[in-house]
Amino acid sequence: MSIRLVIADDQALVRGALAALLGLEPDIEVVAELGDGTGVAAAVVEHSADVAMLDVEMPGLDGISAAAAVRRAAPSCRVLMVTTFGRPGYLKRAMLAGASGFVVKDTPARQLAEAVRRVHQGLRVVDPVLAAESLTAGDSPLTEREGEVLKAASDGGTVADIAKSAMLSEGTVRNYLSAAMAKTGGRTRAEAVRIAEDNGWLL
Amino acid sequence: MSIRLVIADDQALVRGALAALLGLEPDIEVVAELGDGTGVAAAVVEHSADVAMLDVEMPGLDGISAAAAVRRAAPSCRVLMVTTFGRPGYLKRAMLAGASGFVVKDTPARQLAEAVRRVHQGLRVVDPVLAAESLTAGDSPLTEREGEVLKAASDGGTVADIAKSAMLSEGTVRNYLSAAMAKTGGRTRAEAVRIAEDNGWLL
DNA sequence: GCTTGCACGTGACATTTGTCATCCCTCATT
DNA sequence: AATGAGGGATGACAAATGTCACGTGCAAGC
Repeated sequence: MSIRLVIADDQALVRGALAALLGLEPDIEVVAELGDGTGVAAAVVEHSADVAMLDVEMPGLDGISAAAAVRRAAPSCRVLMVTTFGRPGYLKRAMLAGASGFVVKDTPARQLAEAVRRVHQGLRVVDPVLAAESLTAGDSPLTEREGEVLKAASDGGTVADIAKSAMLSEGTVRNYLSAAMAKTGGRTRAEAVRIAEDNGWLL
Repeated sequence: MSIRLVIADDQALVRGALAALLGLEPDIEVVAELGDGTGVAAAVVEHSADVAMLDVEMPGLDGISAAAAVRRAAPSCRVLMVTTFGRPGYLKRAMLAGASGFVVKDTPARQLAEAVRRVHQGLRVVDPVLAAESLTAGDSPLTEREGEVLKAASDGGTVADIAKSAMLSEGTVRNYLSAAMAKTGGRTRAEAVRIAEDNGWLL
């Protein structure tokens, strides 16, 4: 019996390519394709899927939250995360959210299919390059609030905006931003945002 | 005789998908695949390609510069730009750089193949959605220097950094940033950067 | 029980930004 | 010849930002 696979990726071309390539495998059947994370858990339940292949960066519900939702809604369904490169910070968080595997998008199709089979068998699959990066780059040095504030700062709003959206005093916001800048090594708020984004510390 | 096609896109999976899908067409032959813009012109010449399919956003040489390079090196080779959505600002610049067509990545494979054929025949192909967006969003309101300065600001450096990299006085940099913020409608430098990036005014 | 780390806050302070007015120079248009 | 737009610059000023010191309370760990 073939592996029932759900694919979610916001880029239609990538999604289509994944579906086409993996659909060619005799033991894999693509039962649903989604463009964002919101409907993934429902789709998994509806089609009683065995494996969900999720992009990390998606509009609406992000891949990691979607992974958690899938695990809650259908504990028997394994989750395989795919991402575009780098961003080692996502790895650990994805694993904590219940993902069984984590691979980068530009691995050859054969290996992607193999990864799907592995997670379906209950094994864990982690791209070795990504794992190494994850070890050297390590976890996010930011505390939860620091991360929240930095994320709120990432679209370019003022301290007042951030304070309102995070329900904090402006002074506190400035303190957190200052701490985030110190920990990331950025000399400005924008630089700190960029560094944190590049390392997958923001999501 | 089949159309000789060169494909350049930094995402391996997309590149592979494009090559696979278009390679299936009987009248199209994919003669080279590149991961960045630097070698495109050389590859076009080497394989005497008829059409080059270029992503706009690539590391190294960007798609628009690569398009110009191709036109210079092989005037008989048509250029078809592909992009990920939105960013209407790129359209006009791509056309000025000598591109014959501009389509978004998530158009169906059939239409992509058709677009390749059309540009090969010397016709122009422009995604209608993109064209409409381009008309409403219009050109970049930024002057050349304003764009340069904003681009230099886009990685989060201080005014002093920007001034050094652009060989301008700090006051002038602040003036340009101020003008850019006024024209984009951003309330901070970072917001202006974001808006300009979203509209494809920076590249 | 004591220390440590984090969340949250205040207030003061030096710097950095963003804004504006006002120059100069050049080049294209009229 | 005059006008206007853009590139470049200066200086002054208000507002925002970044830094620090110093508080409080709470929870976890030794």
